[in-house]
Amino acid sequence: MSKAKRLNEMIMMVNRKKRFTVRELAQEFGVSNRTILRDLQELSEMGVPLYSEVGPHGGYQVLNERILPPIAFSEDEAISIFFMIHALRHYLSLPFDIEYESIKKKFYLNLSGDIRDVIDRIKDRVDFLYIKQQEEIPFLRQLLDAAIQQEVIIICYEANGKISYRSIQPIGIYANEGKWYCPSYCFLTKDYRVFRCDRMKSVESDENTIPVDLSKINLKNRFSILQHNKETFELYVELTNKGVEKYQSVNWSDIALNKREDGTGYLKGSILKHDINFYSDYFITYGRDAVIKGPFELIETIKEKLNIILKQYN
Amino acid sequence: MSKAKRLNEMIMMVNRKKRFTVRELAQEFGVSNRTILRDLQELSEMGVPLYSEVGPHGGYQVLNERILPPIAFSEDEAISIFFMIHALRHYLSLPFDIEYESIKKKFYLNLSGDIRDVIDRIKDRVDFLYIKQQEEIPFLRQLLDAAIQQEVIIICYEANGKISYRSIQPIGIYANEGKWYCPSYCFLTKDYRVFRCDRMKSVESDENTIPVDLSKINLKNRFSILQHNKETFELYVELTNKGVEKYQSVNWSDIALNKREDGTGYLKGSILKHDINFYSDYFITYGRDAVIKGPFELIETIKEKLNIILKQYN
DNA sequence: AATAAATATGACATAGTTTGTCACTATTAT
DNA sequence: ATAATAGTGACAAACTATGTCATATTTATT
Repeated sequence: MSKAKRLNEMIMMVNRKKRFTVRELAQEFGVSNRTILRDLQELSEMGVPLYSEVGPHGGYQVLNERILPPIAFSEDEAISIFFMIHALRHYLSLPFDIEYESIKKKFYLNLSGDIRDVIDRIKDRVDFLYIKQQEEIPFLRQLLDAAIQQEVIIICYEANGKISYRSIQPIGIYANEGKWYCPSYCFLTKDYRVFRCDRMKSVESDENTIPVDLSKINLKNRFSILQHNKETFELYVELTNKGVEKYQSVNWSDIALNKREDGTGYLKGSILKHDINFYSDYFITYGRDAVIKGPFELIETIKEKLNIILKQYN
Repeated sequence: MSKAKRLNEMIMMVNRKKRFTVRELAQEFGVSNRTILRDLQELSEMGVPLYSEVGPHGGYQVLNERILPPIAFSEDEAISIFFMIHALRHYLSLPFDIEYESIKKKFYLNLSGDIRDVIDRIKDRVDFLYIKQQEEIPFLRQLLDAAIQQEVIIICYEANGKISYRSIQPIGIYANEGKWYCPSYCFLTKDYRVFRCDRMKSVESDENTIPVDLSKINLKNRFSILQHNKETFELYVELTNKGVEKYQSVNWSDIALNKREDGTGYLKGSILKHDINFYSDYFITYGRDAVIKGPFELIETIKEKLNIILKQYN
């Protein structure tokens, strides 16, 4: 095997192993210790963050960093990745421990000069607006880990001014409109609930509660599996052209849009009783572009809300 | 210079030059033609997409692909980039010519096996929800290019059921809530306007109109530069705790939020007369969590809209 | 204090690779 | 036809990589 290939494979191998001795590598590659030592020095010079300890139980270690092998991206692909990283800068918190600026810089600096010029020219001409996240959420990683490992945690949760402690078992986490949510099994209410991560004041691991079996449930399938035997209403909404256009941008899975020839349309589907409040707020934003035909309860809630607002101005 | 280093530099150089002859490279690197030929063959085998043409004016060319040099990312950084690419899959259209799946796959396949395992475990447990884009927009790249090059274009634009042709000079493009917008100087109305890209039916270059000087204006500074001498109103809105929380997620630059000790607050700022419609819709979504104190016109618009909706149900 | 397990470095002969040169072929625009 | 370009093969010379051996250094364990 040529030196170049060996070095390449060595990068992968040390990335994978994280901890190894010179002798191990020498045996695996079938070369002498001396050669491995020389190779490791070259890798160091190439920027692989190696560090070594002498003595028994010593050996080499790779620090946290990983070297990606060279990847062939097209010009547009490289630029897109740069802007994707840039676009997500508004997420103050992510369940990963990263610094946007450092990622962006690394990527930018590794592109060749002329592509950097292209990026510089585009930078002030394209933007992705997002709703800003208001505060940092320190527990995201803990919640994600609990979801992956199927562990139970105790959270201190603040809702409607009341603080409660409850044991929950997270299914996953998701971000929507600048907020992070954590759908979970709640041992207090013995039911599935969605918690807002920014309302959690503390997260501790709960050793005493035995996890329930959620291994088949994840973010994608949780609706179909969990929404049995809950009280639902039949929804029926008439939409104008504008209303149709507006609904298309959300297009929820249990509310079907039916379009007519002339561009108008109507919605049919089932909604949970529990969510009446949400849907009333939502359809108010349609103004005259949505007319609720049913359920009766939804219409009443909307009328009530509108009257309350109107009263503010009389 | 060692062969390995030369090959590395050669990757950069051919990425940058795109087009070159054997002789050029031989001179630049100070080696013989024969060596360069052998090197280029190796680059080919390494995956650099080279192709050559013989004869006068022939030479080598690199196809669209670019080889990134190996980059050191930390484990969390590599995972984050993967999920960033994943998160933006909802953008049906981008001003770049890319295939998400192919980018994602390339990136994924170049990570080492154990990190792929981490991604696989996380994949069903984290999600980013976005408003879906309804349709593909074929003109984004053209609009972006016009903004960069300061060129005038003729668009066929559909608004309120009417179709108009107008010459515009784009300042840039931005995405918001699943839609793309193009703020531009409009030669028809002789004013700055924001166009929705999905309402453009065609985009042609306009050779006859002389561009105006927008070189100092870009997406970030356009508000402060362009909003002189327009008719504005003074806005004053009282907010409940919930209202404060809600406003924080948008926090527009010309409407200031003032918080009180008890968590409530109020908004002060100026709004364009032209935007009354937008703000009335917006503050209706606050329900009882926002009470408009002024301007009078905004209050009247809101009352009117609410009454129209209420009338639908009586 | 001794030992063993590890890294670290230098010198040198040998094995292996890379390079330049030269002679030649093939293709294509002018 | 001619000139400019890529492409191939053979071989000696120049250079690089490797293994071996000797030796130093550090450190956990006994």
